[in-house]
Amino acid sequence: MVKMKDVAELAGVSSAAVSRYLNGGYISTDKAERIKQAIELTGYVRSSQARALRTGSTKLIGVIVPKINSESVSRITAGIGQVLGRRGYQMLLANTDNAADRELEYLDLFQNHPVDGIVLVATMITDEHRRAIESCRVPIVLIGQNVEGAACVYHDDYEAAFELGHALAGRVDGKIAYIGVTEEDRAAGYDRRRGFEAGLRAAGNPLDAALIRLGSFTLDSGYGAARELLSVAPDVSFIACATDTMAAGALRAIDEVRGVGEGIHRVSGFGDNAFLRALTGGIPTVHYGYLTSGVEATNMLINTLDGVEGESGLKTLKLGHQLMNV
Amino acid sequence: MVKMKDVAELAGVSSAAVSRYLNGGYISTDKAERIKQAIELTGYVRSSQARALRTGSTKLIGVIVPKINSESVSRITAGIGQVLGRRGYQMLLANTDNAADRELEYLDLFQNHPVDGIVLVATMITDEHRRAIESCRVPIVLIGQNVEGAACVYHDDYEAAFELGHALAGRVDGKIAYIGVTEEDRAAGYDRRRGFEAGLRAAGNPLDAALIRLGSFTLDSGYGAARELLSVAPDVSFIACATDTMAAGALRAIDEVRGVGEGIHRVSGFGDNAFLRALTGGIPTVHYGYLTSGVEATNMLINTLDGVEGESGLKTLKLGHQLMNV
DNA sequence: TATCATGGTGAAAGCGATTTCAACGACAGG
DNA sequence: CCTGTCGTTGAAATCGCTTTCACCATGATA
Repeated sequence: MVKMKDVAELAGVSSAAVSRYLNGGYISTDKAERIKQAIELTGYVRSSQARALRTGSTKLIGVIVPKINSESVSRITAGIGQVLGRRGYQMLLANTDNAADRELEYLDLFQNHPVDGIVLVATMITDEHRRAIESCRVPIVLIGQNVEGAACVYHDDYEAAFELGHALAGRVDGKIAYIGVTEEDRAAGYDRRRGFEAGLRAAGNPLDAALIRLGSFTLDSGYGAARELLSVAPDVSFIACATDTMAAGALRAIDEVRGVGEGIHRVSGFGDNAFLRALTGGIPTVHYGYLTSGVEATNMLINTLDGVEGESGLKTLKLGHQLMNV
Repeated sequence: MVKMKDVAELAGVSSAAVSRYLNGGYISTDKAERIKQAIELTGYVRSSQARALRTGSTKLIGVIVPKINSESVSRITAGIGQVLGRRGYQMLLANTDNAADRELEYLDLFQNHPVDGIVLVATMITDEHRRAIESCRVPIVLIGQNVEGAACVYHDDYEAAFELGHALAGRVDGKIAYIGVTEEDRAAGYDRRRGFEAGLRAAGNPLDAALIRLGSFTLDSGYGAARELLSVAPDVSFIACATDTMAAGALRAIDEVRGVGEGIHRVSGFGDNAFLRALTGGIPTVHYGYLTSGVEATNMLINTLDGVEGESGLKTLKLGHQLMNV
């Protein structure tokens, strides 16, 4: 492994000069030229480990996600990766598989360890999370939840759900049911349900609390909840879901119970899933710019890390949404 | 930042002793006890950067994927992450966005840089790739393609496609068309098309070369190719696709042209996508254990890194598949 | 002429671990 | 009593880089 000293000797300079050359310090043009050639000749590439040890910066960003194999998260991750690559950082990915404790674990691991900053794709935010985030020694940006005192990039789920509920209330005749997710997920659980309820109520068609079920983000859980709903309350005519994935499950349930094709205009979701859009022609749903949220969050983080001028640094950013097919 | 020396002083030993304690070297039980307490008291955690510099090992695995926001890849990634977490490694994720040159770039970056091993979720394998893989100074495992001389975990796309083609030939009456992907992707492009053709031929219903189109993995490309096929050859009665995602697009095209519901039994794919399964009741497709391939590849890699006894190390592993809905 | 910036430079001091090495006390065998 | 072995130990070297610091020309300024 060729090291800096070798390059320096070959170029007839000190290793300090080589380091300066690499990092843009004082260096005369002729020495710069000699160093450049020596580097090309030897194929030298500097050890990021030694550099990291010395400078304390690793050019690594820790990314914590609840589940990588989901459409929304993988799009967010794609956005994060785009920016990271463009700006000279790399992504250390931690998948918690929806276990909140593993989230904390990674938060810990990353802090004491090799990352310069953290992007947390958040689901549940407990007090413990808040504490961990606050005491984090590297900058951290949250995606998907709006947490007081932390830098966040999020969508206004309450507002979106309100609009969706309000719009649907007029078009649906008959009973509306709702399949949500755990309210520990403030945005997708609490805000969406509350917003949806408020929207329906505002339109004069309030949601019957007896027709609310809880899913777990998966297609199967949507299917199961919908089957149960349809058997308990056969007169339900519309099932709103907290995610498109669960809506797909509900769709399947309706088709099974009432015949293929019946479900299509009987469910709504969140997320504007591409498969669902193509295969059904489009259910009512909310389009979020997932990729954008990854991009924005990461830019924000790296701006503060690199000390970019004119950027106000870590802040809270609310992104817009779009109602689809209503 | 509390360092090893601090712990050593507090425990009244040398830092060498602390290091030995941490790494399981000679240490008397009473000193071990004192060190243990000192560590707990100070909350010491060792700098992985210093450790990496000294030992040359970072406990980081580079994972190169063509596109993170796709069902198959994100499942593979989930599998990789599972094993990595369990075995004390972390994942450095590089998303190439389907650009082969960025793949090589990362291969380079990772080699000279901080990873102990590499998992490459492969699409196109050029000669340059082969060279890069061969000259790689850290162990590397490929997923998804079978490349001579490299450790691979893959599915037999030819065989699967053959079986699918053979099975379909009997059930479909009328003309069969095929929407493939670039043959630079040996497995998904070349093998699947060849296998499918061979399967049809073996069943006495050969594929008409004029009814072959090329997509680009996306739903929209499947849609576009199918629309074009249907207008050029209106008598086509079945469209086989190289991926479920493109099949979803084709389905939409058929529904548009021939009316909703018509498409469902008129397309096939590869990958057994969950949405497609739920929303259509299941098109003919091939189920691959994507998560499993991530798991197997990563275990193989880490076995060699950690020198696990009784493991033969890097090798080629062919995983099974399963025909669905035929 | 004396003084001062200013652009360049290399020696050397770290960064925080691991690991070699020589040495030590204790104890067994000859 | 001497020697060898064994389990332990800490000093010190090392990993490869960055960065401070003192210092040197050189040309401008007073």
